[in-house]
Parts: sequence; structure tokens; C-alpha cells
Amino acid sequence: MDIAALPPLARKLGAFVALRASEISYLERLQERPVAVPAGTDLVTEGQVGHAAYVIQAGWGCAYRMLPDGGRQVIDVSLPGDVMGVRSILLRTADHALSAVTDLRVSRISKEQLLQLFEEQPRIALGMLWAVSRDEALVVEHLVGIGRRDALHRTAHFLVELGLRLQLIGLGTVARYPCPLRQAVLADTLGLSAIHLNRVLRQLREDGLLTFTRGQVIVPDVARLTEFAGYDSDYLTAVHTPILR
Amino acid sequence: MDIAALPPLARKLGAFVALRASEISYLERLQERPVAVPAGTDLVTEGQVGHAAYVIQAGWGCAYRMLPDGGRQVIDVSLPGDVMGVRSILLRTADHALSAVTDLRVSRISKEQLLQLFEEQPRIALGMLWAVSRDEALVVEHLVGIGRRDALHRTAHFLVELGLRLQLIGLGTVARYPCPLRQAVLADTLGLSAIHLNRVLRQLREDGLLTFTRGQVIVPDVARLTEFAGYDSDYLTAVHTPILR
DNA sequence: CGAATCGTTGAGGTCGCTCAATCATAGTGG
DNA sequence: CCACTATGATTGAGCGACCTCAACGATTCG
Repeated sequence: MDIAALPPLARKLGAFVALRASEISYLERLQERPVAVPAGTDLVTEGQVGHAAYVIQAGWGCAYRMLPDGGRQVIDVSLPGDVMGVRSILLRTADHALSAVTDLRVSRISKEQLLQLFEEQPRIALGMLWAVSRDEALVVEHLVGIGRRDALHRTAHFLVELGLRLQLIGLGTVARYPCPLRQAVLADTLGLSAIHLNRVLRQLREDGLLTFTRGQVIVPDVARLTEFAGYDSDYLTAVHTPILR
Repeated sequence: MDIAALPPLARKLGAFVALRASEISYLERLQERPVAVPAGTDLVTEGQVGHAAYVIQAGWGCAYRMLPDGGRQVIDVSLPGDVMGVRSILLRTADHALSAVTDLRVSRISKEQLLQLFEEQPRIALGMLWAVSRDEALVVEHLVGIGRRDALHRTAHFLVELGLRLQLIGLGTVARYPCPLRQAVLADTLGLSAIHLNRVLRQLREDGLLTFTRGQVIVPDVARLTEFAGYDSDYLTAVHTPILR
């Protein structure tokens, strides 16, 4: 079976669990007719109860959290094939909002569907746990970056990681990939002010490490940027052989 | 059945899934005879492959990550009942080290046991997913704090959360709880230098918000500290009714 | 009692912030 | 086709939070 021909979610889970035909069709039934969400819209708001999870079919999303003083922290950026909001379903109250960065096409998975999946499809459930864990590894990397990397290295590291993620799903290469993130969103992601991020991006450009233009990231020398960013984790690439047959 | 009499893990999962007797005994069989780990020892080192997960029976642990420049970021602090390292099992390579903050008593859960659990015990598996999600909510809160809270609020917030976690497992109250964390560890947790953290703790003490002494945290006015910390999430307390019967 | 570890304090530097203004870019209605 | 507007990007100046270096107390333990 051609993995690449599968819908994004089956393709992602298939990287971890060797899915059977019945499981693939189960996943297909699970994903209702996709819904279009315009850029800037919140799919789930902070504190909302009784919401669902969403599988991204196309477009970019993000999870974020607001603070009392008006500050905003983007927790993660979600790409096609990613599932947003599984954690919130299980915790029942959303601890963060989910938002469409670009126009989005998503499939909704209700809480009931998710619980049923766990009762009936333990292998898919394991795949879901893996997907959640993999996304948490990204959050951890993010945490480490914000806690212990300066703005320059933090930004470089994030953009390398983003490029790798896009490469994995066939939407670009680390050397050159589309990136619809506004500087303000990237700043809220990296825990920087938009103004300082702008200076950081200029510095990276002047150092010949990368160019972040409207809608596109270009990396002239991937090895050099990777080296600079201290990007040594293989949490993204090392896992692409199923462990469950 | 008296939930409080169960071993820590069953007690924790039982908060989410109404465990059946057979499931409880399954969990008990799963947890081998606990092993003692002396304070300061690493249970799992960064990059290690073929490691296991560990259920804490007693003591405090933490997950951390080192950076090329010698910096250290503590990702989360683990208390009795917490499971450390589930994510690393699924990702196969540990993206962080696990360490004993105090002397520790832990039960080891091998990868094979975990996979078998998912094949045979979907309800427990769902509980595990919930536990992972709940711990991820802590990491997210941590990320938000480091990204968007200043040192004073960040420290206050973390110590309120820690008090609540201990209160939930009956090891203290928010007003007064034992805390074996050294200032250096707390600093690595909060993304601060040990020196600055020391000044922050002095400030909090002088403001009458909390006293962090060797081994113990005392909060004179919980409501005031909670207010100061901007602690409004209920991700810890809102979930203590099983959703799966 | 010595040694090691941990905590505390001072002085000075820097990274990243805020405030404020100017410059693109793109869409919009006349 | 062109003001006009809205949004986003860029730059400067000044400030403050947090860091580093260095030294000195306090506590614990063999």
C-alpha cells in the first residue's frame, strides 16, 4: 500500500503503527467531511467545555494561551496531518485556544468518537498516544528553547525544526519552505516582542543564515544553520518506522 | 472501593477511568517490586535507547535537558503517582534525561509491558493517555510561564501549582508543603539563574507572599498568592471525576 | 573541625523590552 | 486609476529585567 496516498492522519499514524486495511477505513470514517475555517478564526476558545479535536487536512493552525496582562503565548504550530486539541478533550476544559493561522480545512473528531476509538481500536489508540507524545516532544523542545536559548539561537532552532516538519509531510524543504506566519505570531511563539524578533531576523539575514520573507523561509546553507541552531535532536526523524506490526 | 488505599498509579488513573477490579490487579501486576534510586542519580540519560518508563512510588524526580553551552532546563518535576518517561518509550530515543531529585522508589514499566497494555487494556490505555495529557498540560503551563511571565510571577505561579499537586496526592497543602528542591534546581526549572532566583525568593518573602526555606514552602495567605500568580487554570482540579464508567 | 555544598549579597554589564515614528504592501471605494 | 486606509515590517532611543563575576555566610556531614 502506498503510504503517501493516504489521508494525512493515516499517513502520520502509519509511521508508528503498521495500519491494517480495516484500521485505515476506520480512520477514514472517523474523519467527517472536512470543514473550512477562515484564517484568524478560533476553533476552540480558552476554557471552552464540550469541544472536539480537529485533524488538519490543509492549512496552518496554532494553539495559544492569553495572559491577564494581554500577553499571548503560542504553544505550538500545527501542520496538515496534525491533530489539534486531543489533550483538551481528555481534560474536558480547554487549557488553550485553537486558532486558524491560514485558511484551514479540518475534520472534526468528537469526544464520543475518540472514546469509542479507544475502546474498539487499541492499535490506533497507541498510534494516537504516539502522535500526542511526538507533539509533546515539540512542546518540550519549545520549552527548552524559551528557557535556555537566547533569541538568535531560539529563532534559528525553531525555523530549522519547522522546515524539517514540513519536509516530512512533503510541503517544502529545510532549504526553502513556505511559511505564512506573521512576525507577530512568530514572536508570540518564541516568547519575544515583535520588534525584537524583527531585529533578530535581520541579524540572521545579515549573517547569511536564513531569510524570512513574507510567506517564505530560505536557508542558503542548511548545515551551517543547523550547526548554529544547535539542532541535534532526532525526535522528528528517528521515529519513522512502525514499532507495532 | 477506597480509592485512597490504592497504589499511586491506580489512584491517579482511577480519577479518570472508573477502574474495574481486574484492571486494578492488572496495574498491580504491572508494577514490579519497586527499586530504590539514590538522589542525584539519572534513571534515563538523554539520547538513551531501549529504556523504560517509571512509576514513582515515593520521592521526587525530574526530567531535564542539557544544552551545548552547559545550560540545563528542567522540563517537569514528578511526584508520587506520576509516570516518568512514557513519551520517551514511544519515541524510542529519550529526548531528555530523568533524574532522582530525592531518594526515589520507582516501579519500572518496560516497553513490552506498555505495548501489551495497549493491546489488552484499552480502558487503562485511555487512562494513560489522560495522564500523559494532564502532564503535558503542566508542561504547557510551564511554557507559558517561561515565555510570558516575569520572574516574580513565574516563580509564584510554579510554587502555587506545586502546592496544589502535592495537596491532590495528600502530601501537603498549598499553605505549607515540603519541597526538597534546591534553589539551583528551581532556577533550572524556571529558566532563571540561581542568583536571580535567590533575589526573587527574597522579594516574595519580603512581600509576605511565600517563604521558601530549605525543604519547605510556607504560604501565609494562599488567596493573595494565587491572585498574585494569576493562577486561574483548573487543569489540575477540574478533572477528578471519571469520564469513562 | 575541616570540607563541601548551598545560599546570600554586591557591582556592573547586556539582552531584550517599550515607546514612537517611518516605511512597505495590499486592498477598497470613488 | 488613484487617494485612502489598514495592516505589517522596520528602525531609533532609552530603559529595565535578568545575567555574570566575585566574594562571603550558613549549613550539613564525615
